[in-house]
Amino acid sequence: MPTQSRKDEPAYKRIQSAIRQRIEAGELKPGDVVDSERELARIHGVSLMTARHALADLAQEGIVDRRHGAGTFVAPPQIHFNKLLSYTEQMASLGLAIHSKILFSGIVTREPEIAARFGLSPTSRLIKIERVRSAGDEPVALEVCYLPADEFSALVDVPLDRTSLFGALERECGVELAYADEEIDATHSDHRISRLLSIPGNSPLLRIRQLIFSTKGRATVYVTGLYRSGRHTLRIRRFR
Amino acid sequence: MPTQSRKDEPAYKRIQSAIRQRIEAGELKPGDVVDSERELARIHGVSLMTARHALADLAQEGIVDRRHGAGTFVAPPQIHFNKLLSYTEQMASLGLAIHSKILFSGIVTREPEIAARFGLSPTSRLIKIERVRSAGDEPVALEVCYLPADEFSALVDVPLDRTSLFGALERECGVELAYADEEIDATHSDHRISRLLSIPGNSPLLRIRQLIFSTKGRATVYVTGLYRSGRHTLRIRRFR
DNA sequence: AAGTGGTCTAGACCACGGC
DNA sequence: CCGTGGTCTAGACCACTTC
Repeated sequence: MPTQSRKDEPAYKRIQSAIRQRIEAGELKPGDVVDSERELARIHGVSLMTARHALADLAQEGIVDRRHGAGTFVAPPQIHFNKLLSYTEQMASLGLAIHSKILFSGIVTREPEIAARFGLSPTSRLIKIERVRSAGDEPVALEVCYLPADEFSALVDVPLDRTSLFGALERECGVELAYADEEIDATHSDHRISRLLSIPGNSPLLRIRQLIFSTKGRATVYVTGLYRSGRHTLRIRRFR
Repeated sequence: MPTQSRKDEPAYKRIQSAIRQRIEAGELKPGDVVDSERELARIHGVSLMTARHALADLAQEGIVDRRHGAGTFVAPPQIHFNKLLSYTEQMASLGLAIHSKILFSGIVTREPEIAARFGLSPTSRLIKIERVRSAGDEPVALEVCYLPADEFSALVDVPLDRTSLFGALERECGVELAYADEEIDATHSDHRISRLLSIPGNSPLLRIRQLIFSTKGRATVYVTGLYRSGRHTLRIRRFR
């Protein structure tokens, strides 16, 4: 008897897919009982250890909860904290109509401090995009983002007032974003920013500087954002 | 032959402990090879599956890296992001001498909005502690924290200018803190705060409001902090 | 080729939960 | 009580890395 099926996908993964599908299809809802190890072993014609592997793995991922002596149950949907979202995604999740006005879009070569964040030489060519972000009718933020020009030349021609930068990066350049390190502090507006955001001079602003890394661990985008106070509060979760 | 040793600790956990100890003792350093499944099975007198369980579990925790065909290696030390730290811990990690001045410490009963955050009735008794936090000689923050008075009456007598609140909670009350949900925005100082923090009027401030939960999922402490800009930048990591 | 982790079998006994 | 997950055995073959 073959120890493994001819398919190159391992048995335990096939079992996991089957369970995942039933959950995604709505056939199994949070709290519902999932087939036990023994049932899965019988149904899929595998040994107990294999069925167990499938379930233990899913439990580790948080897809199911296992309770000794009771059974395996569909876990409540996962809530992601500290999730990296584009401005577009954030506003969409709040159900707000958004709009961006591009103030500048082009190549700059004399931003040594920014270049250093990418680990590039001081006079490297960088794409710079400066945008006023609005939600509803109100301007809420001024965002400036930089990318290494040599890697992402494809982006210069993309109309960023219509499409999301995150989306364009993943679509046009095949870059998948993984995480961002952010520095957050408070500052105040100067004349230019007050005018752009339609706020009084010397208003408090939330400043967020983020360096976004790709799945390959490469620094890919640097963004500084100035957000109107009162219109924007950051929510995060910290763990002990 | 007994399928399990007489000890109530499972074999795979004993193997894990042995490996952990060797790492903590410095006998194994990051990058070093860990005993293979077969070696562990032989050494500890268990089957391959059990040795495997021990290693797979450690890999899941990020203690070791496993590379197919190559071996199991000690992983580089884990870096915690978005870690919940007390003010005391934060400053200690920066190597700064700290000091706190207590402005108020006592019981309040008319803070319905705070009480609501704990899921308590509007006139519940709350411990309130208001402190100016300094690093070096400079005041950097005004912090106000609240706790349900009935649960934490033991804390009223603790000298919080000398000991950390986190520490006192865990020591005196047996409460273990798990995570905090934070809201961060920008605001500006009024006369009182400017005086307390020795800053000009109308200076930008970073405001952090955190609701801290215990390991049992119970809202335990509510803290609002106002931080001088320039002296305090928040660092977090977000994930896609 | 030798050694490693990855998958898998066909059973076993134990500890726990709910009826 | 029965069914559940938790631990464990003593092997097996495969896929991969290193030499």
